[in-house]
Amino acid sequence: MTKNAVTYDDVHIDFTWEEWNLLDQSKKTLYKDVMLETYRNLTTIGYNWEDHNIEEHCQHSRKHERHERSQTGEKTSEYTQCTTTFAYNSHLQKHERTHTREKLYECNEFVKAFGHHSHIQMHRKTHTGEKPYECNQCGKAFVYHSHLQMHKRTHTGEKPYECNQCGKAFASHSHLQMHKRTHTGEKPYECNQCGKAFAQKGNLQMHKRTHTGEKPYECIQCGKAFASKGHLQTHKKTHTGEKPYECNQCGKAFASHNYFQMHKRTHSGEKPYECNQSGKAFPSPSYLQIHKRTHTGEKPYECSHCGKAFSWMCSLRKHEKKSYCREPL
DNA sequence: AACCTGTAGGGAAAAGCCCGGG
DNA sequence: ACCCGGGCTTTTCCCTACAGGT
Repeated sequence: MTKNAVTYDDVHIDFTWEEWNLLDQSKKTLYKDVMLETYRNLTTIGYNWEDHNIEEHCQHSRKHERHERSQTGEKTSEYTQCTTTFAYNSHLQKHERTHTREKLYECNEFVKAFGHHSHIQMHRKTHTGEKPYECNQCGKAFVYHSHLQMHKRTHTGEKPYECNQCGKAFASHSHLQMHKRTHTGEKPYECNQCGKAFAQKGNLQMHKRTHTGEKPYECIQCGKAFASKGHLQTHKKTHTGEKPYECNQCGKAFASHNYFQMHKRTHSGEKPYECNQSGKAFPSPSYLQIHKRTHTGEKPYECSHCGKAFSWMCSLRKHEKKSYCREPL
């Protein structure tokens, strides 16, 4: 693979004189380490260096003109996408990466990279496993105290953000904002194939799979594929025989939470779905839908040989099994 | 024909958590 | 070094469709 030549300026981070002086010796050493690491990593994967003496650059001597600009607060660089202004081109470049998603600082594994040098230390903790803030209830540990605080709300049930329309509360502000769309009907994510709109981006992404036929989750036992991980997990239970939902009245167990809810109604006698024609009630909307065919006369199942229609799939199957029906339509 | 049991799939909403900006 | 808010991913739950058995 041919690599373009790179220069020190392509990869280094620019500090003001004041910024550099604010760094203690350990941070200056860290900066130097990171720069050398980047240099070695790029060299390892085949980049050539147009300039040399990276080590010397890393000693970080500052130019007088930069110092002067930091004194006056003069801002000379503007980014055209969001009009934020910056005192230095280097700050502009750093900001631009948040738009372009360019990730300049790569860690040793070349797996994860960063737009901000200040987050390298945080990322390093993910490799060293350093997570000083541990949840005393579940043992889960976090890099930052604030992350632990947020996690703790999953145990305490603390939900400080309340919807002023329905009173429902949420653990985070962003979740409340999302919830509010259920009241406003705001659906900013529209499918460009069928025009259907969704309140959440992830739900649109999932919907798009119904057009593309993409089914990334495959069962390793039978090869059957699913569009969502959750549906694969439910399917897997048909192989393992896992039935986590047990009825405490009859002891019968079920793989699906959905069906378990329905089963419980056979004990309670609850039949919330009522036919408005006959008044007959059913424990699930599925049953009701099929029952309604007895009134409408709807016969959606048609024999591909003789064209005869049936209300019930099983009636069609029985019909097709009979040897006398072999004439094409 | 009608009902019951069970699985699969689409979608809405919420939960968990990561990341960028400050 | 840390907090906050936005947003991405994952999970949960509901509804519908349908297959197969009684």
